[in-house]
Amino acid sequence: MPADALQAERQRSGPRSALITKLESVARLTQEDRSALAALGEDPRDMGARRSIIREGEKPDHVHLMVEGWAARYKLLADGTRQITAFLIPGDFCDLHVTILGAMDHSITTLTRAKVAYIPRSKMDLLTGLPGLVKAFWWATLVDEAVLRAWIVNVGRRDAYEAVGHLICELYVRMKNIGLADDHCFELPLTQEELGDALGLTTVHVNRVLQRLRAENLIDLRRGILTIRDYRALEEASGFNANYLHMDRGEDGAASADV
Amino acid sequence: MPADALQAERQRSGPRSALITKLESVARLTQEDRSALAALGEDPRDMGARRSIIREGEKPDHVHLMVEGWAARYKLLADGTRQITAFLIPGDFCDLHVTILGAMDHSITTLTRAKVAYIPRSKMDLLTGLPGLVKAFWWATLVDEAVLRAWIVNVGRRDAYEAVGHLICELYVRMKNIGLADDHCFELPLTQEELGDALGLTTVHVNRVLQRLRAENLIDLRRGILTIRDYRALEEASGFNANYLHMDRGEDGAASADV
DNA sequence: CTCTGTAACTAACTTAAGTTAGAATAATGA
DNA sequence: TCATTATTCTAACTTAAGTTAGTTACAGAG
Repeated sequence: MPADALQAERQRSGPRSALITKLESVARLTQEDRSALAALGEDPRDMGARRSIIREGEKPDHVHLMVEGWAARYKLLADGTRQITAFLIPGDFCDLHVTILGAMDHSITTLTRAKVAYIPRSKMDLLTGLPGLVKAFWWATLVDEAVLRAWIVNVGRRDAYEAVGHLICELYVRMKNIGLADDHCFELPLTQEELGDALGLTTVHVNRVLQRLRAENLIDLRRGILTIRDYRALEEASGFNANYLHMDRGEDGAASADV
Repeated sequence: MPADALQAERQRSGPRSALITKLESVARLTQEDRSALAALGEDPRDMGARRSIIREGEKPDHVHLMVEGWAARYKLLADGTRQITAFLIPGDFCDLHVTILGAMDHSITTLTRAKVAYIPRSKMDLLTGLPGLVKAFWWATLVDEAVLRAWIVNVGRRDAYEAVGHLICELYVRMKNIGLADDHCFELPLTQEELGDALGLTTVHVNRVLQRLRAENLIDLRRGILTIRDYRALEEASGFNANYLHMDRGEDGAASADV
């Protein structure tokens, strides 16, 4: 875990793409891997907040990569309610490998202004020649799956207070992992309605819970800036354990992400 | 969709493994693919009900394949409650590709007596030479992911009545797809407690809901045999749509699984 | 600097689902 | 076969979260 070295390298080469930072934390990439990844994020499309990236039923022939900003994966029910099943932040693929399935079974929308790379399938296919990347993409897919499982636990078995705390911990760790959080502070541009749609709660109840988290001095959330006042306590209160994010190299004795 | 031909072939070659049946429904497999798959399921281990297949924290070097019986993927919370995040039926891999991640972040247990194949990693690696299988395994992984998303919607945004109905529809379609359901009837060896752990409900409430589904003549459930009395109505009542199971070949105009 | 729309916040009341506790039925095993 | 244990089913009561209907506070547009 050569944190200093990483830091130094980052300063030398300028801000690294979130995707590279994310995959680098878990896989050893060659220079070739890195430049291939950098190429993926080139020429992202600028999008406004709340714009559709893909809709249920479509058959995209592009892969979408979040370069900047936030997006959400969601399903709409017949009665108009929405369930968000994932928050996408920089470095996340929206739909890696969708083309294997037929049509999209859910939709994706930006939440904030965002930069999204539209990568033609052909360009993705070229990467199959880089075994390091193939493995790294598998890793990303499996972590996405693990996050979905944790989400189910959150919604199914935790009360609202725990669930909100847990989600905040997860987002913090993920943001930190791509260099977008420091000192327990990061941009959280989600409305209370969006948080509710993610956790199966109403805005009213999300508000109650946030008030309580503030009153207990666990968090501070103002104008989209979230600060975790007492990370240990929040982790404890929400039963959070970062193991499912698998942010280590899977080697024995590997250092885990320090929070 | 040459249903008759399939039927005929099945009679000729005896009962096909659930895995082959499942993948065949969605990918075109060569004879070589098929015999490689058949080899995976050879020599399964006989297991009793409620036996651990893998536990959280372990680093398995085998891939587990369900050959017969039911299993569940679950997470245990600090207060002892359990959230089931998947039901595994014949033809399902328990942990395809786990070795890419480090340790397991959840546990898997049999629910009934079962036959589980323990496939050494080396044997799995040999399959990378068969592109048809690689793609079929990707398909299976992506469908697992889609099932997780549907599960979140179920727990987050549907009430108990809808959620139970939805789960029943899903299990029916999956069982039918591997040839273990006919005429809207299949073995459902889950206790009400297990159903509750899957949907984030108490046994008391699961019981109430099942009573209602029976009273409305939507289902019949006795001694682990479930019959869907009115599939259309159940689908309607629970907002079920099988699209997320992606049981077609992804080609235009492909027939979807008829229910 | 005011207008306007979105988001945050409150309060009072309702309800779906949880809790506790126990009876009635199956299974299972000695 | 009986005893034991697991599972299903009920009833009475409690509570976390939903609903409805607002008010307040911003932030951005003009």
